[in-house]
Amino acid sequence: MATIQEVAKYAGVSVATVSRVINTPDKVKKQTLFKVQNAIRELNYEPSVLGRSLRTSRSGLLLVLLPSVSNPFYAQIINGIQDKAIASGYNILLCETDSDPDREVIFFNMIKNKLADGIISMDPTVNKESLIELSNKYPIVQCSEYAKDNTLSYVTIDSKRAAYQAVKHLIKLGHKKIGLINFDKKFLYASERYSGYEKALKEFDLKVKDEWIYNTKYLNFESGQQAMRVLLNQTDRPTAVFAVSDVLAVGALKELHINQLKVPEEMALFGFDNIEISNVVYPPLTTVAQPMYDLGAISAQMLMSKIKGEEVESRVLDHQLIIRETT
Amino acid sequence: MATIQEVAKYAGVSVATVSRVINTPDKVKKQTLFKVQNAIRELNYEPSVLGRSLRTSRSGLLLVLLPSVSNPFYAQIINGIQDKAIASGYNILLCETDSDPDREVIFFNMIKNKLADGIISMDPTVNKESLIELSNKYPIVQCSEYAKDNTLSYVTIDSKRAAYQAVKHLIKLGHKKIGLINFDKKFLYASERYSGYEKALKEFDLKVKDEWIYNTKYLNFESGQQAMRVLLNQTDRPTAVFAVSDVLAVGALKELHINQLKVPEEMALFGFDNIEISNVVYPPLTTVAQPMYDLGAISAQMLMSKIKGEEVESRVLDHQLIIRETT
DNA sequence: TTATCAAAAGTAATCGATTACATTTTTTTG
DNA sequence: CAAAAAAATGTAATCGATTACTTTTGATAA
Repeated sequence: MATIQEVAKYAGVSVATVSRVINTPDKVKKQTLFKVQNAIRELNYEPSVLGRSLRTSRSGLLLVLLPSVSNPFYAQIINGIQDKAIASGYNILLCETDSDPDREVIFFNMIKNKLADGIISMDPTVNKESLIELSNKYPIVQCSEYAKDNTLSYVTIDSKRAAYQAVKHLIKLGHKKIGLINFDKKFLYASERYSGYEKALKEFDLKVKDEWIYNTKYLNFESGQQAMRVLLNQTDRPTAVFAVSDVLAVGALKELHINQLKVPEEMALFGFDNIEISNVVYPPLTTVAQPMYDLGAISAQMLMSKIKGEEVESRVLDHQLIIRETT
Repeated sequence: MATIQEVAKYAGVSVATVSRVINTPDKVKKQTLFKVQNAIRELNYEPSVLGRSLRTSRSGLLLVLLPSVSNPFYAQIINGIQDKAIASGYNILLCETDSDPDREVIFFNMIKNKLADGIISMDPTVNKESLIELSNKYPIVQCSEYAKDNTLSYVTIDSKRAAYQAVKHLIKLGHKKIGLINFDKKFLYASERYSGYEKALKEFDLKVKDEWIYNTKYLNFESGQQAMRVLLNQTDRPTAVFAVSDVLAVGALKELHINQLKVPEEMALFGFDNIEISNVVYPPLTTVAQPMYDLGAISAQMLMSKIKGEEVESRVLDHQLIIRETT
């Protein structure tokens, strides 16, 4: 790669002039402009992001932290982020953290080092204090997962209410024995969806039986399947199950197929997220639709506002129950 | 963030000494070492990646270019890459390109600018010449998708042979009318799998009917479903379909459910990739297993060897037919 | 005590850009 | 046409690190 000095030499001007041609072309005489642009073309020059951002503290890069790329839930959020970011001249870099705080630190350092201009985090909040501290100095927006604090910005949905509505829907259908397939409670959504589940049951005087609740360790089909297997093995088994994620629900559905149970007649199933696959499995899964694209798009816009130094307000977006054929 | 100068001042030494404490601690006197380390701790100092890589041309970052994060196929490859990269002190950044050459250029520039040390590309090769040129200057490894050239490195499978075997399997089961759901031919795997399909049919004197071949525009469930819809609408419809990707196959399977066709009795279906979901749908999908984790892991190791300046040799890994219940 | 030499620390150039300020060139104006 | 003002360009400091080279310190030996 040619450097700015080489271009300057080739064009017979100073580096400052070359820099001006790139950043403020109207400040240089047409004749010079042409000469320099020609040199740039000839030498195939591209400004070094490294040199530039060392000086300007601007990289044009946004970091997106996510626990795992394998969950299709994130794919659509990323689309939303990407569209808005690109439209504003930013590029995004996806950082898979496996929800490991050590790995997260590496990416946090990228923003401290000005390698990135802002962060959208979908990671669970392990250490609220350090997140607040970081957020005071650098533009950070939480998406989907969040820690509530008036200095922290987030875009999310009301998980508790959504879960409450889902379980209430099952109750209205006549179910009295409702199981729960949940995920690691370090994720806020997991504990909130639990609360919603609990609230609905209590409201209708149904008991919350520990045996009907299974917390998975991983978020994949396999875990959902295993959870359903455990639930089915009870002597007094539930007649309906609410899974806090479609991925788990789809796994659970597979176990129902294996056991040749009719869905929803012998076992009803309610998922969460409305990922693409929920409508492809058979029978199509009843679920809670999160506005994933908007979650991403709004996070991105919020982040870019923050980068500009504007004040932003956290948002709780609407969800929607999608009643299909598993209930 | 504190800078190296601040640490130097605080510790009462020169910046060079601070740098030595970080990079070659055995070259500084114990007493000084302690003093500086203390200053580093007190000021919470972390070296700036920006300043450092401007000087050393080393960032510790690997770029992974992929067309789209929503295809679960990539998720497992990424796991393989990530494990090996982390083990060697590298971090990876995922770059979604939407197979758009303009977007790709942005990420290629990151390596030219020394923001990254190497690239693993899973993008289709749009411009072979410029890829070769880039690859001569910078460490680049192609994974899964590739352009064949002795200066370019790749890790992949033999798509043509795999497709050939899959279709042959269908033929052995007695199928004479075999359809193909393919993807955009700009992807090498799409055209190779087509060749394999063609070869198998010709070998058994079966005709290749254009009406039985559908090329989808996108790689998602919806497209697979639509493809199957078109195939089913023929007066003389195929009795078996080979889809070049599980994502398409799963979409196709949904259409079969809608039309209440028995699988595999009334329509057999063969997928490709063995992504997690292929074993979760009902009935479980017969497919070709790619060694995705290994594809990623080997690509990463190959890339890191290249970065060290070592010679590497391209690899073609083994695939495997996974016969489940849709054939 | 002093010469010799290794170890430790410092000085300053460098990577590739941007930009405040200084200087030169061009245009405007009385 | 000279002076003033505006426009164009150049000079050099700067961002935050590394490192070749130089200088200082201190240990060892004669």
